[in-house]
Amino acid sequence: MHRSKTQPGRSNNLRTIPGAGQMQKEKEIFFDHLRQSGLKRTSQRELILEVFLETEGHSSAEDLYNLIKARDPLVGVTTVYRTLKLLVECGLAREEHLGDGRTRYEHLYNHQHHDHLICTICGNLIEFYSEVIENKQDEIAKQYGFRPTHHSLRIFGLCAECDAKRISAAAV
Amino acid sequence: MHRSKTQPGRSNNLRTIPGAGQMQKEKEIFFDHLRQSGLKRTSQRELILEVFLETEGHSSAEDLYNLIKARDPLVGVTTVYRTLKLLVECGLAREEHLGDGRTRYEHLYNHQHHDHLICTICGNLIEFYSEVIENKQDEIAKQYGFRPTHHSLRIFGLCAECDAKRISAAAV
DNA sequence: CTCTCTGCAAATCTTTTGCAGTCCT
DNA sequence: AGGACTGCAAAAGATTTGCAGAGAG
Repeated sequence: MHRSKTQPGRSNNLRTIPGAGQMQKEKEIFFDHLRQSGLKRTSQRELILEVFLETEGHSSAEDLYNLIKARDPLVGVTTVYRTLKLLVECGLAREEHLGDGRTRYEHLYNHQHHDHLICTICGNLIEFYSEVIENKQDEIAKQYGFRPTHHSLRIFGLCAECDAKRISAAAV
Repeated sequence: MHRSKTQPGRSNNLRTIPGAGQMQKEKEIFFDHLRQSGLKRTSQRELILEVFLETEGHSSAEDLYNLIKARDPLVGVTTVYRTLKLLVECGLAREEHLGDGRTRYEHLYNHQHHDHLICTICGNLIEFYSEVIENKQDEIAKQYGFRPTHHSLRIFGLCAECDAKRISAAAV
């Protein structure tokens, strides 16, 4: 499986992290949300946000938990789940179900909305965005007097690599 | 064989059934699939297919299990789950996840493909179909050398009724 | 007869919840 | 100080699996 997964220790890759200023902005949003909700700012919550921001997105709670444990072994899964819900609440993350049982978390702040092509063999993900589809969706919702809040479009099938393998395997 | 309590004739429900000829066709497909897979034709499997065909679709395994139990209390959940998988395999049903935890089963044979508007308040479902979106999806898949097998487009939000209620509630 | 089925109970797997101690503010 | 937070263990909810007896072909 070639799921591009973020490694726990990749200090040499730090430059791929969305810039300290950016992360600062997202922390502000998070902490503002906490304050406005009468919730408290804790080191666990901050760490979980940091780790989430450092991933490519598409990470499951378990993936994130493992990354977090590597940084602070005392943080519990429960807190990860609870904090991810908070990130969704304040618009920093969105949940997506990609086919296996678990919920994936994607970046939402300053990241363009996108949909997914999902390879059912290797699990590989391709993101895409189509103005045409987005517009058509709004149009359809309007037709039904429906007020859309969000949507999820997933196209399942075989990615180019797996498709090629399947063909060459059949030729044997 | 546990037929004991189930009556052979279910006359009072017959009018809601999609036409005997149609159901016959679907049974043929199912039994052919069983034969070709070296599996056996059992009364439970037949009953589960019948009940599935009599629903509107969008039923969960649990919903179907309850309907089935009403016709034959001896059938177990396990068999329902296993049989639904078979129906998916042979192309009579498709699985869809509509937001709550459970898997829903929709008719696939002789039913036009469609996508869903899902009300996050009342759970109401609206089916729609858009040629434009379907075509655009194929086009996008092709761009990425991706061979699509199926897709799922769900638009979440408030249906007209729930939206109206929310507005009037806010006005108080 | 043999190999598949079935239903039960137990097991999985992911996510949630009850609780008692701990930490922000 | 006081309510919010945390981590653990247990619970929950949906689906799957091991197994021994029953059934289809």
